[in-house]
Amino acid sequence: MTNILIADDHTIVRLGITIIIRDMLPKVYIRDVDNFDLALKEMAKRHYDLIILDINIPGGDNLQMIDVLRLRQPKIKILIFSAYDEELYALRYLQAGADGYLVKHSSEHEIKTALHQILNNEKYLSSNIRQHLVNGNVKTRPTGNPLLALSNRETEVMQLLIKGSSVADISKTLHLQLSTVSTYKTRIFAKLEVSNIIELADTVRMYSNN
Amino acid sequence: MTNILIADDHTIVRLGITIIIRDMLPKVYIRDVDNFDLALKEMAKRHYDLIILDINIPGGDNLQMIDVLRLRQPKIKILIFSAYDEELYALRYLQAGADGYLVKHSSEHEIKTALHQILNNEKYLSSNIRQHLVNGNVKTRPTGNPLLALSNRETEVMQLLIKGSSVADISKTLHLQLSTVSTYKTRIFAKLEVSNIIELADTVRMYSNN
DNA sequence: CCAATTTGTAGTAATGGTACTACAAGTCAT
DNA sequence: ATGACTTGTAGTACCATTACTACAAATTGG
Repeated sequence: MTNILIADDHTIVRLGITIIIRDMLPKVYIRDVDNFDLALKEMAKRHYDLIILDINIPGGDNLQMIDVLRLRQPKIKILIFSAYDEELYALRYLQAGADGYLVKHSSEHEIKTALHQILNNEKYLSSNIRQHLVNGNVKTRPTGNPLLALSNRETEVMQLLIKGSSVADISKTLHLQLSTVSTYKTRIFAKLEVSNIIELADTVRMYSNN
Repeated sequence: MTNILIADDHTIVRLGITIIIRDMLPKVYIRDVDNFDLALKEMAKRHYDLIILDINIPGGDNLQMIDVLRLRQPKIKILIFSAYDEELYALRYLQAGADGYLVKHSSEHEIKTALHQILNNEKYLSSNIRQHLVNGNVKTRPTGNPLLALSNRETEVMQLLIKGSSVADISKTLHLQLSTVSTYKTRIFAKLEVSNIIELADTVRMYSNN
């Protein structure tokens, strides 16, 4: 018997996923919850084969969730289901140990493919992401936290940036030329693959324990 | 015969809504689209009684959508279906002419109530919003949520800003001059007493449950 | 209902930020 | 120990954003 847990705060989404699963696999046991704590409680009660997890789930937020889940049930399959751009986040979640990353506008067919593959012990990658990997657009980086790729000076600048400092502020604080700070900023954006301060802040939040 | 159009970019959400409607009203005609232009094209082909509209739909620029829709089909009922905090946005949409505002985490029962009321020519207000109206909370600006001090257009710009859009991006999205967007940005910063995007994002996060 | 304020819109000059380039010193793997 | 990146630093020309100004229409307070 297959047990599936759906964790998403939108009722409609839980309903939609439930329908899709029932349509593919009429006999599975499905439970759905609308926040991360309930997901953990549910996992304490019963073994699950798969959890479908919205990365925006209240009480969860960010990559840490994956470790938390695996700590409870090491063999659970984790399918991330997100409204966020996969190019930005998919690899991070996969590297953190997720089994697949699906965007919410995926077609029904795509969703079924993902579920199918994951339940058959394969990883799921959208063709888009596979393409990226093939093109080497994403250097198969030595796993883990991209924040670690920042040099010391870059890290200092990054910290000021996510506190809202301007390039000019930073240049005064660190006694550097504007152009120097600007270079760091460019390098930080490149290393973390972000293109604006909001994404930078999100990414840093995602990789730092709070 | 009742015709219903669902405009939402998440396949799952369209599917979920479809299921709910079919369950209530087995005989209605339902069409679903994933962006605003397609919604308009669809409306050119056929008369619709109701459109269920995600405010984040690609190609739509927020409040204006309502007028655009009404221009095509003056009698269409408009139900806004949004992931955003209703306290912040519901009234703006209702005042702009929507017939109801539903948040995406509403229960299936609540969704059915909304659909039912609207199809029966009533407006739909969540009990939460009704409460607000009764308490006259709407006008009393000074205390309370500073986000409510933003005008409609300012709110649209604010939302794009906290998603990481640049002034230039926003000017394209909303079809405004750069200088206009810039003026809005300045006014938003002043009203919320922030001085950079990070503070803006923090403030907005702090005052919305979303 | 009239005056004051807010809102929606935009131009223009000035300021701030980025892209691209550069280079010496440091580190690393072979 | 040598060639290949990385790091720390900066100049400059160009692109993006802001400050300030403006004004008509809508809204609001009294």
